[in-house]
Amino acid sequence: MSPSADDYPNRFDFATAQGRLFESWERQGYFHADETSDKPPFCIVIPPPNVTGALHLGHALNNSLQDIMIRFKRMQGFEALWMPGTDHAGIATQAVVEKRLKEEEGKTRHDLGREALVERIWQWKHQYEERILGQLKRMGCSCDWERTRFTLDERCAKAVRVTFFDLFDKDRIYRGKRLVNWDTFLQTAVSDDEVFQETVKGHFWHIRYAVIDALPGEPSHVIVATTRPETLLGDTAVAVHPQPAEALDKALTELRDKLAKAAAKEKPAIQAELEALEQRRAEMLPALEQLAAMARDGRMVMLPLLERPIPLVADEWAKPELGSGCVKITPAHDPNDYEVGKRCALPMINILNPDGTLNANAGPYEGATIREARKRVVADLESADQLEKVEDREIELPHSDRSKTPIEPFLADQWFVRMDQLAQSAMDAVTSGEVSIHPARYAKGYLDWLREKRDWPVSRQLWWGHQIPVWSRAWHGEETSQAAAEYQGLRQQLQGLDGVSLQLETTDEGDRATVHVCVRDEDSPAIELLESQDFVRAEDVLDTWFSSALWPHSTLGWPSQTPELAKFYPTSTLITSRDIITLWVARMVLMGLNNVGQVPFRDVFIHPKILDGFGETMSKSKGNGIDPLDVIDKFGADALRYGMAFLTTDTQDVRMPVQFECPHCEHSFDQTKKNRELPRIDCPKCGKPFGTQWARTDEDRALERGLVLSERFEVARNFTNKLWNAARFAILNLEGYTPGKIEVDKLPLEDRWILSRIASTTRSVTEALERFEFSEAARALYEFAWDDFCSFYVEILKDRFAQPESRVVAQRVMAYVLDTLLRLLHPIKPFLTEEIWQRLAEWAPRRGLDPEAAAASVMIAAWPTVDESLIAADIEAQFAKFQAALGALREIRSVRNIPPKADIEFVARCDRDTVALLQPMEPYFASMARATCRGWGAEVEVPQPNATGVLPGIELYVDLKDFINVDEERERLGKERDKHLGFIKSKEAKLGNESFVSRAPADVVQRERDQLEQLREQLAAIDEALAALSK
RNA sequence: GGGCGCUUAGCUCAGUUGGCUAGAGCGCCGCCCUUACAAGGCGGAUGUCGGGGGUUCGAGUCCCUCAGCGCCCA
Repeated sequence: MSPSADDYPNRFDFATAQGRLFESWERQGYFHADETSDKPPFCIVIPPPNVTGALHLGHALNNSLQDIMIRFKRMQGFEALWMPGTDHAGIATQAVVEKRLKEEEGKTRHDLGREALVERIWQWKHQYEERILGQLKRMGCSCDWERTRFTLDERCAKAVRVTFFDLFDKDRIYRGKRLVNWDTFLQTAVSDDEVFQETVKGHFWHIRYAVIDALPGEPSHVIVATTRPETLLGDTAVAVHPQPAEALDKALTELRDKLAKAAAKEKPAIQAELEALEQRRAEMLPALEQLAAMARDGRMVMLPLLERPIPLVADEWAKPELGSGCVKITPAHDPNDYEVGKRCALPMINILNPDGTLNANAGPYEGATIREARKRVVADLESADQLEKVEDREIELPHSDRSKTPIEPFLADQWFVRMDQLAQSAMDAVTSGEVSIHPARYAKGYLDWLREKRDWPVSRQLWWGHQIPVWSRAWHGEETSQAAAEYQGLRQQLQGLDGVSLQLETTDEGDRATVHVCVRDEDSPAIELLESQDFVRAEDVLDTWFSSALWPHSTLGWPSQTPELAKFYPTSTLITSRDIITLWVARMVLMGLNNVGQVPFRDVFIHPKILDGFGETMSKSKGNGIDPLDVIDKFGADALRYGMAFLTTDTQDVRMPVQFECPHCEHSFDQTKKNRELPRIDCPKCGKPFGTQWARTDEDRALERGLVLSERFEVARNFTNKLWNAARFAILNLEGYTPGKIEVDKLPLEDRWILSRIASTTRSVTEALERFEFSEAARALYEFAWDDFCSFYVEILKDRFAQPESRVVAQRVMAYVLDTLLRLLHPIKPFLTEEIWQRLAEWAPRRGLDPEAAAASVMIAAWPTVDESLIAADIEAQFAKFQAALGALREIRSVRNIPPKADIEFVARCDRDTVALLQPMEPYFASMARATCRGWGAEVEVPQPNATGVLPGIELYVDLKDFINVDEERERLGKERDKHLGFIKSKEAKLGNESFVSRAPADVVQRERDQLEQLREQLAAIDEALAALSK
């Protein structure tokens, strides 16, 4: 039997191969890592994707790189574990489910209740988890699917509870007041990174506050300005600057400096600003000084509407260079005012209910929404004649990213993790080198962030997440003093119970005391005891990052001392994107150190971000996002992966212009900022309409969807196909293959060359992957496979296979090279390489320099090692001469318009060594350039007329008697002459420079001299050829 | 305001410790359906390496400065 082209289509059918091969890997158990293995461990934990939605191209990049690394290490002989899973993503997931509930059923979460809502979210989770894991599998990800985890599953929940308890017990968790970003729609605090700023049109209200018992010469009132007049209900002071003169002078000095440094076009504006400020100083300073004195004197002003006396305080937050110089202070509803409130020991009056309506502290405004309250406050101020004026103004207003509603700063009880020691441990891990971050520049941001050691607010007012395991009871007012006794009593009762820890929290004002009891185990008898004594469990859940921070050890079974944990912790490498270095990476390090006593991983690789053609981040909401499944459908998973590896350089983010593809005619055209927002698009080529992700109407939805793609994957798809066809050629020529030892010394030049090239490619690919240089690895493989293997070696083999005496050895070398190439490519292109591997095994099951049986799958084959003895610079230099000569002949053919099917004859003038080198290549000059050599050596007879190709050490004369055109040849040689003259001139200038010759290293100078001599010889040959033409 | 990147061919990007005439893919031009591959082959054109200054025998590469773009932090 012989290999048949019928079984071998000339395009790689990735669509059918992918599913089949993935299933076979799964069936063989190749994905599973054995914790009892003797092999050294290599472990990656997946950055768990949010179950909020499907994976996008950023995930495709992230996971391609992880799979490349894990397959590489698996082949290198490590027990390789890639731990998969997903993240419950607390607020994000709850928000999408709540939004849908509202849209589809018009209900809020309170209509459903906690249990029912959580049940709904679980359903959502199941649906998206399946989708996400399916996407990963279609990409070819070789995760250990049996171990798939979820941050909210039982094992992770246990880890979370044990961790929380441990930190609570060590007094590293406490409850305290904090001004949070309150989302009044979702009724939860959101973190700073879930807030975006948006400029909206608003007003600036100037309000008069009467001075109480103003002395003669003192103002009767002060004026404060605000964009949020309703907050005055929570005002507890008015602030003025303690030293207005100094502050103004400082501002003036800064402006003068700025003016001196400013560019000419900016000067007038600064000058005007400066003059205004100088005038202000002259006119207002005495009044400001007086106010500062009044504040020092403890004077009071009257809060309008509520008629509450509040103090005038001196604080630097009041800016004498702005407005009236006075500012109202609402500590419970403004971050800056909160700081002032702490500095000046002011009461903090919360006027808001969690739902955004005003509470009892707002007096007559209780129950009103913020909007209504603002209207009424303004109207009441107006009728009381306490409104000085109103200005229009643009305001930077924080909005919740989740609900898109304005954020209200809100003073609330929150649980915090004390960061001082934990942060320090995470800093030490990186500065000591125990954890290395690549590229190294990202370590700076990590360290800067940790250095601030800001306590971590971990509670979220949500229902979806790990509920905080703390039961509390508070004593208020006169009962407050009982709390200490109750605390002691409870401590007695709980004594002897394991996993119970108590804290007593008292307020500064002494008007409230709370006993908190943290219970570690879900089934602890303490819970019943506590609840019988009116202790109530905290409703809040933990920040999602709290559970993700445990991911590297919780997934391995911690707190149980499992064999997995022993084998694979610390894990090896974490691959993630830069936006979560602080939120996630830093927290994993400190939690790993706290819980296990060891860092969670040794290396962190930060990969680039993918932007669209306009430099904007891709997102579904902009319409410029690419679905990895579209790419897989169109180009194949291998192309997706190769494309991702190819663009992963460590210097910068990557732009990827986005195209639409018409589903009717496959015409593709650029996505623009305009057309990416359309629900339907008419194809500019065939004119037929197609739908987009925005299709909403029934009519639009009925249209076929257009794919959203990037042509940047075409390179990768073409490369895949090129390899497929090279392998196709190789395998179709394996008839009669017999395994046998390859004696390298006896091989012809081309075999020695390809062996040298594959050996050095093995070295570069291995080194590149070890250093996370994915692009470099992809590039080295591309260049070897396409430029060396396909363009030269395969072409040469065509002749070798045709000759019975050279066929056997050629087959063996080819089988070896293809085998090695498949292994090197496998991590990046798993499907293609496996498909070819299986086919190669049918005809060449034993192969290699010293043949042995090939592995059953390339996935478990050994990673090639570098055979240094095969790397031969002299062989490569010799082969390069052949390539140059071949190139010169091809160029002459092309430039002189010699018909492609016409044979040509030439002579080569060169020394004896070069003859020995090139003469054996005669068949390849014939097969690759249709050129026959009629003479070799120093004494050849040059045909006339001819076309001359001049190379270092070789002159080629192509017989042109059948293709005569003297003028064309003269013109061509004239250009060559000019080029050589240019080079010679620059070399002469360089070597004529005395300081170059004396100061540059000797080998550099010698190289220049050699090249100059070479160029002069070539010029002489060109001149000779020109002279012959003139005869 | 502080920090980190980036600016190289029409487009997207490489370019090690400074050292041959600055590269690749796509696109473009010419020829070719040559039995692995037209998703291909052969050949070709294309650059003030963002501007300016400096260090050096020598700068895309190192330093300073200006301009523009992006991200992060406040």
